[in-house]
Amino acid sequence: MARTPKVVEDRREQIIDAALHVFAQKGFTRATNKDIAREAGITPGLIYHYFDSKEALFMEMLERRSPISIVKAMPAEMFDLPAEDFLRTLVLHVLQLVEGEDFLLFIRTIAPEIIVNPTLSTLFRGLLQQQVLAFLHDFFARKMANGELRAGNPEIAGQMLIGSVMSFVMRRHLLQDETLLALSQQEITDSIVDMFLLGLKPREQ
Amino acid sequence: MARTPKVVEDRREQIIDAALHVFAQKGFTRATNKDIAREAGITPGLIYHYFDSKEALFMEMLERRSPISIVKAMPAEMFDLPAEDFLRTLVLHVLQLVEGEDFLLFIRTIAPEIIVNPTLSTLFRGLLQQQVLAFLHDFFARKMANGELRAGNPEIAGQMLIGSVMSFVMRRHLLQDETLLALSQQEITDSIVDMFLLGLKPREQ
Amino acid sequence: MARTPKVVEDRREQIIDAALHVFAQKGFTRATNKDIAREAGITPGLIYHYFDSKEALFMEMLERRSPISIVKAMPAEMFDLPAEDFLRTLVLHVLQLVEGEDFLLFIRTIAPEIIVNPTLSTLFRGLLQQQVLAFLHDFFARKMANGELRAGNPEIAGQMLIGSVMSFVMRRHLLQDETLLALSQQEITDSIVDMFLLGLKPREQ
Amino acid sequence: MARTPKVVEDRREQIIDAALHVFAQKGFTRATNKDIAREAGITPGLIYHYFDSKEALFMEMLERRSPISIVKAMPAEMFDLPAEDFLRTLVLHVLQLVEGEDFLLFIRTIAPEIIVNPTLSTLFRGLLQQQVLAFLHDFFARKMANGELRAGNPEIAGQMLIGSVMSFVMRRHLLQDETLLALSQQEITDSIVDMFLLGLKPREQ
DNA sequence: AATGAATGAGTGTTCATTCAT
DNA sequence: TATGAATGAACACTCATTCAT
Repeated sequence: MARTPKVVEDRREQIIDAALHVFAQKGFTRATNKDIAREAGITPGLIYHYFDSKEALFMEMLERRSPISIVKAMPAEMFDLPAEDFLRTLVLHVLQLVEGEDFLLFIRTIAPEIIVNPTLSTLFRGLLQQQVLAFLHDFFARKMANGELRAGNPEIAGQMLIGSVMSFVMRRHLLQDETLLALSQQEITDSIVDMFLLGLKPREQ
Repeated sequence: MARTPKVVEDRREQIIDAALHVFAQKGFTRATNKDIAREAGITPGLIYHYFDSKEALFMEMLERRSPISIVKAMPAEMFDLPAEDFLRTLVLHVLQLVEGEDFLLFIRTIAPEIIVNPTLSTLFRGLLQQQVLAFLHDFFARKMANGELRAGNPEIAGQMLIGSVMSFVMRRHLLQDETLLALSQQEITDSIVDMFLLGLKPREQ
Repeated sequence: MARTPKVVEDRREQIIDAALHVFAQKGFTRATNKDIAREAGITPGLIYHYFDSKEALFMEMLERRSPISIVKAMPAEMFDLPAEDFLRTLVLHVLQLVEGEDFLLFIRTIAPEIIVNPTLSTLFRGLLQQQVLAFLHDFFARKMANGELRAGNPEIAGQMLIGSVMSFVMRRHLLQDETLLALSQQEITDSIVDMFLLGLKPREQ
Repeated sequence: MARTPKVVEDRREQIIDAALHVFAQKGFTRATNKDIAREAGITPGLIYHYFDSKEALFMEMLERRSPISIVKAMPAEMFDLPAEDFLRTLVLHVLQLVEGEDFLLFIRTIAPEIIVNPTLSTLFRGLLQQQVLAFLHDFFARKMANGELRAGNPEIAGQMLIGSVMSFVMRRHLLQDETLLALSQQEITDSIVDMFLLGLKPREQ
């Protein structure tokens, strides 16, 4: 019944939001508490009323804004779709999610840190393996087993699919490559899926 | 009488080398001039005898250590190889180059900065487009034209090839993913090329 | 209708008590209002409902917890006791008082501040002179006059007596010296009084 | 032959000196690096060129300015002096040393911290026991054994002697008690030694 | 060419104090 | 009375940069 007071949650959320934006723009080290406070419309001291340190704020932001449920949200029935439909739906879905503003901010924030921070790197690797790749592995393994897809290494298939999608996203949004930004998500999806399917689909004579 | 420029170049090189290592490990902001000086076996003040600032050192390091010639080194005759041979050779070659110590250091150094630094991002985008993708585009376009490869968008094909290769490299070396590190470069090459070829090759019968 | 002053006094007292404990443990500067509030089971803001500032709280604590009446409590009849009985009673009495928990807390609180705070130092000096030393001076002067004690400087005698007692207390409780803590108050009393009465030189019959 | 460069030692010494004065006046917590830098005529940042932290500076200051050799400097022959001569010489000597400017500064610096800092308290207790009291204990034990002094507890005798001397010093210099400041060191010495040797009880023939 | 002492601007952080509720 | 969110002025500390030597 009693909940954490609304206002407190709002302020925390507000600071976390500000942090997300500033970190995404400047990176963790270059972002100052002053920056974050300005973005949140408060004074730097107040950050410490809600968080133990700049790092604690960063970590809490990761937890609260982490889109762990990328693939989880996929309904189980999808597994039974024909491989082509499934992939097309999945890739488009992922593209939409990943290219959403929130997710891009998150990527910009976490990516530079992952490279430098072993803790984060371990954490992220686990997430990738257990949440994303495991799901794709299941799918590919199943479809390869029932003959819908050409037999092969389902692990590597998943890795390449994700890699291809992410390489588009990175070039589009980290490098701001206008050549690629000109493409619609549907076009990208089709290109990727075509490439993958024609390679994975068993040969008809 | 005048000091040989050789010595000067050596000292510069030595500092740049040290910077490369320290930046790769700590990132630009967290790396201090003291760190770099220690790594180079000199004192921090001396850095300013050779470079205008920490940032200037960083930029100069990028120029001097930039492996712009990734694909340039490819002999022109390769274009005439059968598509499969060409791709296999290319991917393996790129993997060997990219996973070399120097190149990995370079990636670790530049990657986090690209995300945050628009100048760098522009620079890198240009490099990617003009040096790497243009080359692949040429190849795919030619092979598609002469029927060796299924007709399609040569631009996107190149992008996906590079994306797939780089996604392997990143997971292996930025995330230190041991599952992937267990694979040999040859295995990775084969997986990638198989996937691409079977999808791109025109169907016989 | 009007709140009973009783409650107010209780709250004040409660805060002062908390302050005494926290100041004794951390010293004035290191002790934070948050510490004091936590110890008192209230919030920091409330302190300012009862006291003007942290310093005002400190000063009021001194006044309210000051054991000015150390020696005052001594019944006047004691003056007529034989010197030896008087001293033995006095020293033991003082030891018991001074080594009581409250007094020790007070010492720990005030001692470091006296050294640094001229106002406090003046205040404390006056207290010592007028309350404690004056009393001892009276006693020694009287006993020296009537021949019970060897003629000498009664002022200095008082000073040395107090100094000796306090040096025991300090080593026992500020330095936590276990060698001295092993002694009972009675043993300490006897040692001090014997020394003062007899001196170290052997008494020839 | 080669020594630590003169100038470095000077700067360190100069900072330590400044710290000694500022700490003595304000106490460790209230003294700011800015204060110390101003006193030393440098900028606060420079402190960190020579010391790891404010606390490290404090500790190093203690080591460098610690008058551990209070009693050690006493020549061994003194042991053979008659007890009275020895005591008179010793007390006067100690008074002179302890009431020297350097020593007083040191006391003002360390005293408030000892009360609050367990590490310091332990350290100081050891110093007191092993350097000062052990020496006095030896002396009193020897003289009691050979009958020059009345048999008694040599440990407590030493403690009381030091306590008496220090109580004078504290009242004179921490409380700035002008009544006592009017006395010369010789007068204080005589009072103390007389009291210890003769006691207060009249000596009957 | 090379040192490293020195600076000053800026960083994260703390905390007494205020005040709307 | 009582809370605790909020502030602002400090604080210890870091570090790129300068410069006399």
